[in-house]
Amino acid sequence: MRGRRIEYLKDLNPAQLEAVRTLFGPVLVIAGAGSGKTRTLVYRVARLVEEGVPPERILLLTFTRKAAREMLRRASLILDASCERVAGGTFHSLSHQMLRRYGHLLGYGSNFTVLDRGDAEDAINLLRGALGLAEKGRRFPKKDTLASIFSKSVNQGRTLEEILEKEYPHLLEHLPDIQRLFSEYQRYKREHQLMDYDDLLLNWYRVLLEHPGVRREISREFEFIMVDEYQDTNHLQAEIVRLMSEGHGNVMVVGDDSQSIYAFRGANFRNILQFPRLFPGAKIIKLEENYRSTQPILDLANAVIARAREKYTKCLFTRKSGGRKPVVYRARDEADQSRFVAERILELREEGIPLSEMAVLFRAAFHSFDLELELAKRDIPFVKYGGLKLIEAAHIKDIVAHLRIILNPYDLLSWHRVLLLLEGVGPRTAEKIMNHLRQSTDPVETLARFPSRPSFREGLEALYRVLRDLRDIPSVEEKLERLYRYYTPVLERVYHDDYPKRERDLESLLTLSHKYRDLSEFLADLALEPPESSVADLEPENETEDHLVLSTIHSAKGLEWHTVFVIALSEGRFPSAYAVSSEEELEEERRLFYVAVTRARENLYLTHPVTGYVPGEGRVILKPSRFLEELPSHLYEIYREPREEASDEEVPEGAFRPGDVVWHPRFGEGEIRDVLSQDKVRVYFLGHGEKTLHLKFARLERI
DNA sequence: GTTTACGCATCCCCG
DNA sequence: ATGCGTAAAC
Repeated sequence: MRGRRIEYLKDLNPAQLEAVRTLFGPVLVIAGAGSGKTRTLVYRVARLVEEGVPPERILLLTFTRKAAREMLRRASLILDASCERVAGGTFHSLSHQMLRRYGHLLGYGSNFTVLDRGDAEDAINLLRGALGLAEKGRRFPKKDTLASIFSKSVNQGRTLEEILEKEYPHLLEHLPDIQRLFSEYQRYKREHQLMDYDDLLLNWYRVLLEHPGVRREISREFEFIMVDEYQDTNHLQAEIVRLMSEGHGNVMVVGDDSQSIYAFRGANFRNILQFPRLFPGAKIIKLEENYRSTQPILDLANAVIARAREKYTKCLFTRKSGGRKPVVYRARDEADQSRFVAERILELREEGIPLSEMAVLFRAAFHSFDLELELAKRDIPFVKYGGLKLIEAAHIKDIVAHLRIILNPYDLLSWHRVLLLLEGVGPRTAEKIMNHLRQSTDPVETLARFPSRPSFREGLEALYRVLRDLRDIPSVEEKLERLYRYYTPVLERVYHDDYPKRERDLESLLTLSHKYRDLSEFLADLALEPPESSVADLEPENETEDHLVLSTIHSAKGLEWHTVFVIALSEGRFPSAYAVSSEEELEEERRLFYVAVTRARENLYLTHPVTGYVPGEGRVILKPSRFLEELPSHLYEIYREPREEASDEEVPEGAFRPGDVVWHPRFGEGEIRDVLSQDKVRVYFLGHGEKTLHLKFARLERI
């Protein structure tokens, strides 16, 4: 018996209701930003359970595991706790789980190691050197480029040649070597029981494809499949869904093509449009009513996406009336931008808006560096999402490498890392040692018998002792404590400049390990669900404190706040300088901007600094983002400082003000620094420095 | 022959 | 702040 009845009619609009009530067959839900997409999924989970479907027969695939947990928590609030038993996670975590169960069908043991992006790059780099492709003067692509090429090839199901032709034509001359390196990389991973993120998807797909029996089992295990954020899935993931649901076809996917922002990772928003072809007879439901933002914010959002080259389907509307127009602020520089944001935040807090209802969003993690200093200075607490992860820090990778060896003693990648930490051991010696290890039946024991030179004998013996001990310690936490006793002196020697800071990260890792009883689970989670690097994020006492959110736009997907600031809206920052070469990339930047502005419920601030530092070029003039320039001016208002407003009337119409960007026939682009008198201004020009100009003579134009 | 120290460029988004 | 290439030191 259920505690309460769900009032579907009261809680849902007709389109949402239809999605919730359609339980069988394939369904595509096109859900605009803020249209109650999550609500719809939550109610549908509850509905299925209410109808008597056992929760563990339902599979909810989301973009992050946190999102899945949150949805299931909400479902359990409207129905009952059994909803928590629904299977939920990301494609990668599901594939990982399934490969632990079925990987033997492809010749994998159950203790394979999951490589994160950094590990994959390290492996590629190692092989790149081994194949003699690293010699200088060859201009062979670097490991991160290679990793991207390989990953796209796997995720999009296209050959390396196709990827190179389309996206890296300048590397086509290296095609044979890249192909050789790729197959070498695949062989290496298989030989050492390693899987990177792409292998997780690819291998699970292969199991499904090659084993009809597994497909039948899976279709029985998961009778209903739901996929959130479908616009950010790729071809391989779509195929996985198709094969998993072959026995029943009960698949609901939810997405918004306008919010597709992961093409750089191989996602393809056309997946949404191809869904009806992949799943014949699919019902299509559109959610177009927005419950989140005020009309002025929606008007701006609609204007942003109206300029998209390929757009489908929907136009958002709201019944919310009133609301302030979005505000644009042109800052003199980053410091001015930070000051502006901090001041508005303090004002809003005075008005009673909690900090947790405000967020600052940006394109790239480093765009908020200056703001972070300003917030710290003013004692405004914040949490930052996106950017460097704990797991990406060198010292954390060191620890993880030791633990991986315990689990998979043939993980030579980890051995390499661990051996290089020994004093007196460099690449050559490490390689010699590894040659012994790879032929051994028990690499750890072999280590004890390696004929070491006196220079590193002691280190090698200490390493042997710690690895031997670690194997016998059952608890994850105690393993870490033993390992730290060994590693702390190493840390102090290798990172002598800043080891105290790094020691705090080790503490965080220890805290994280508390909830794990199984080492392999702990390591897999570290790779599949990397925790944020911020120490504050991990400390329980900070969880209750009211704090502001700083986030990359990618990490802000699916979230909303009362007030949103989008900063660094300058050309080269947003759109990113890396993304302006092709129209497709630019379109993705535009969708990213759309995602950013649709996070706001009541207030939206858009700021752009007119000068900034560019590495290698120093301080330069930054043009406002084309996404701002394209906006019809009636959709926003320009922010004016109150004191400037007072002096406004004395300044003649069209007069220059500090911060104006101008054009001079000889000096080019410049920025007004000071208005000295009615016809005399001081201007900073790129490459020419500061000049004082008489307006009677100089032909300055505002740009 | 190897390791290590140091200076230099580079730095977007992510499971 | 990390990752590289080169030069000095063991």
